[in-house]
Amino acid sequence: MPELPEVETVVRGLRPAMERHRIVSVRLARPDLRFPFPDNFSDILTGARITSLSRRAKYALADLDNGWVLIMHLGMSGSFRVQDTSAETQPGQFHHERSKDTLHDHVRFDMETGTQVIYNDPRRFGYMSVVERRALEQHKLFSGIGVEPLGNALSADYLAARFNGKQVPMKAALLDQRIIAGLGNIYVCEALWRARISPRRKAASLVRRDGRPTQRLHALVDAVRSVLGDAIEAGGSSLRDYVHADGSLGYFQHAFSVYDREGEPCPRQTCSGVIHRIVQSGRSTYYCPVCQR
DNA sequence: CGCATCCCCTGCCTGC
DNA sequence: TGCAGGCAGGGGATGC
Repeated sequence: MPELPEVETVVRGLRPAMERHRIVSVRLARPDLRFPFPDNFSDILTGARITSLSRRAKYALADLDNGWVLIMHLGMSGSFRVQDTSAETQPGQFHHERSKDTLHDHVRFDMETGTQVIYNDPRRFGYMSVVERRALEQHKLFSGIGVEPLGNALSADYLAARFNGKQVPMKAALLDQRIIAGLGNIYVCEALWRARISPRRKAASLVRRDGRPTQRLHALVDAVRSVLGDAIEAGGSSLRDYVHADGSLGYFQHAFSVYDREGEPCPRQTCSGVIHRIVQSGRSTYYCPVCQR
């Protein structure tokens, strides 16, 4: 599920349970997710206080008071839920009484408050690690990563420099985390629709011969920002009931304009097109061939 | 180097 | 109702 807006919403949802609180123990149901947990994982986390939770690209980061950072990536199917131990839940519940919902609980953080933060991930494409704060930017996961799409570093000039000469389709260029970090399949489709740009167009075609951005590239930057901003807003507005009755985090309803709407009419008022689905780099792209050129 | 393809894993939906 | 096949919002590894 999670792209940047979902991770941002997860981080906000986890703050009350984790920020400023100490982790008293960590339980791992298995030695790995996508990658093995590092050997020192539990040692670093046990007894540490989380000073702040933040997001970088699609990573959730927990700064610890011992100088380390907990890195969490939710992959395709990762989610968190928060639950109190006081009520019906038994302390040992993590390792037995596995229902359909708890089958893929892989990590449990026990907070000093008595709250449990549980990571569930059926497909196990997510992963966690720990790194010293001062080494974070040099860490393999972050050293080659692109700009934050909602930060000042994303501009038409920046994209013109990165797209210049690129023969890949727009879809692939926007999914490339080395250029912009945090966009995923859904929001790339949505941003291209808003900017009226075909996902099949070559990235370089939005750069002028003198290397300056075209008007359409300016429009694309605006579209990326607005699509993500709207999605975060939708997540935020659902945040008040964001921790559901079962404590689950991470999902909120958001209407998409083209994603998963193959065969439906293009929602643009003045457009008579129909949404098409094509496959690009092995993944579904949805777009309107009439208004996206 | 850039780019395409395959792969990791489980669950869910479709069609036969 | 069972079962095969396709698909899923992540990205890493490999080979050209």
